[in-house]
Amino acid sequence: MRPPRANPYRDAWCGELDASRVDEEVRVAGWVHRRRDHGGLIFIDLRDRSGVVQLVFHPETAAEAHATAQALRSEHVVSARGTVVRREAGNVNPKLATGEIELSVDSVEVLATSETPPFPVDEETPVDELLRLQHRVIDLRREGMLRTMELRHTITRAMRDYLNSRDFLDIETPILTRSTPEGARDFLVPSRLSPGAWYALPQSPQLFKQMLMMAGYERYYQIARCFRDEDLRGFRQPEFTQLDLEMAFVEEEDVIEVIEGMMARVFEAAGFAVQAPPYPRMRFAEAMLRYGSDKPDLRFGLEMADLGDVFGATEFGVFKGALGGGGVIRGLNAGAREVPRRELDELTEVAKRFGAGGLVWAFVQDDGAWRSPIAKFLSDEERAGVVHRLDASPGDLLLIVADPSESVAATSLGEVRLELSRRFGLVQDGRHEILWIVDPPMFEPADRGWTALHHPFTAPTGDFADPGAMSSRGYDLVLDGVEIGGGSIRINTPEVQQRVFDVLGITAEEAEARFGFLLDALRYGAPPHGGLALGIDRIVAILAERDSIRDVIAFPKTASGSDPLTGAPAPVDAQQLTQLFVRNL
RNA sequence: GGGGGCGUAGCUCAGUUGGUUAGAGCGCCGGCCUGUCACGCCGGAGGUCGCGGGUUCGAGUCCCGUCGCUCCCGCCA
Repeated sequence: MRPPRANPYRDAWCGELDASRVDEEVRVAGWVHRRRDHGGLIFIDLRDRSGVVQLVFHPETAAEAHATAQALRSEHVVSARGTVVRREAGNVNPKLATGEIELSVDSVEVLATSETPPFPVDEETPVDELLRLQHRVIDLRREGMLRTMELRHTITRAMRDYLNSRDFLDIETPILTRSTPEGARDFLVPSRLSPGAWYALPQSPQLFKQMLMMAGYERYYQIARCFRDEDLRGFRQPEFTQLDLEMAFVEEEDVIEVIEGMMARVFEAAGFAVQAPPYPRMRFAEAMLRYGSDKPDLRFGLEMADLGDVFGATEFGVFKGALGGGGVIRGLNAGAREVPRRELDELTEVAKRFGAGGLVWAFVQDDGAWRSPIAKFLSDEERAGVVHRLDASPGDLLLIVADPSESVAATSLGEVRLELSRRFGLVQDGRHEILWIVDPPMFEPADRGWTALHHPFTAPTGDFADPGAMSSRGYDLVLDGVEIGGGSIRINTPEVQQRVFDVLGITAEEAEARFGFLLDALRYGAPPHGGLALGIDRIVAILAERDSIRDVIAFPKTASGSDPLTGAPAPVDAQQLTQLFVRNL
């Protein structure tokens, strides 16, 4: 960092003073981090964005400054002038980056005082998150938050630098736009000039970036705020940030190549060790079969296998019922682990939480017999078949889920797999795994008819006569079991677009009413195009090793969608509502 | 919409089977202290036990309701 020139408050940064500056007279400015008053000598740790330096106040040589220092308290803001002094050998503080030197202060000016902060500006003290958000200004002073915000900037800068160098244009799209009720609930904004009509905040710039491609802008990106009025989670906020990009005259390989090149830069800039491109790709169906997830965590094994054929003729009612209902039986080998009954029950609860009727457990014993509640219902051949399929040895714990729904069986056992990794610490420190999930289904069954797995503008492949068997030209990027981005090649003809709407049960009239502007653009020469959106908050959270994206957003919202800092959302004046033609309940 | 956890001093927490005046550490205030760096020593102040109601001779503790925070399911094309 470069100190400001001819600045009235400082000409050096606290954290950058070192032995090369000894004997120089400098001015520093910042916040009182800590005060150690020895009656005679007073030490002040002064903090600015760059770090901390120790100020020393000598009563004999700088009586006035020393007197001022006596009144300094935590978080007072001061500007101090003094001489950089090398510390004697015994006084060096190896824990401090500037610990070789200190500033012997000649004069100090108090720029602002501070009330006693509600919590200390340090990393040691655990602080309730609500209190942190209420006093976010103080929370943001803490080094961990500062470093995280710096990391966030490092990441977005690397993204921008890379895309700028590859001829992308950064173009802004509207925040006040039209509700196109399809996916998530919209945030709505009433219009004063059009009484009774509403804007919606964008869930993503999807349609606008497609229209930019149709307009011939070829390569677009934007670090875009997106809004979805759904319930929150640790990795979900009502407003969040995506790197949104789109390219014309491309197919899957072109988009993937750009993203891989960019992510390699991001990981390098962040000092994050993940494999170099090209990233592995896994078909959606394979991910569901082997890992029970469309965002598999490959940092550990415990792969699943299908056991349906093993139990093709089973007499065990639960398995028979699942297979008879068109469902599946999936199992995994948890390895040789002593898992007490109580924990097996807890694993069963995990499976049930995700829809499974239960979880079958079995310990393989030395004689090949099973210790399992269902052992007596299975034939020798069935047990041998499972042992063979799961490559099991005596002592191994086998876990099996059967369900009439393939996705329930897969995902519930997949969640058990993740729970096992948490309980047994199966992820090695510092290990990271990134991959693409490709060839996803285009449609999935809904209450009535079909819904689009990704979104209805994704280009489909396959036969419209059998929507359930169609794939889409989509690709998701998965890092350590978290979906960090997704995209697709888009539909670029009105005919195909309408056929997708047909499957979704959207008539031409409805489509015209909702998406007429997009369909219109499609009729005037839309190039083949595709793109992707990356979740910036999630990427930063993973790279910063934070459990919640609240920790990587400067001013986030709580789980109930409120902002304890500003009090938003808050009531407004009756007059404001009147102007907007909105009535309060 | 549903389920779990939490709420006690400025902060982080303890508080037994319902029983005297609700405690600790840190912080804060005062005093002492010239090489500390999470300075040290001595002393002090500081409480609507989230809020409301109930049971009881008596409630931080039990019950009901409510508010807030949090995690999970649903939801999130």
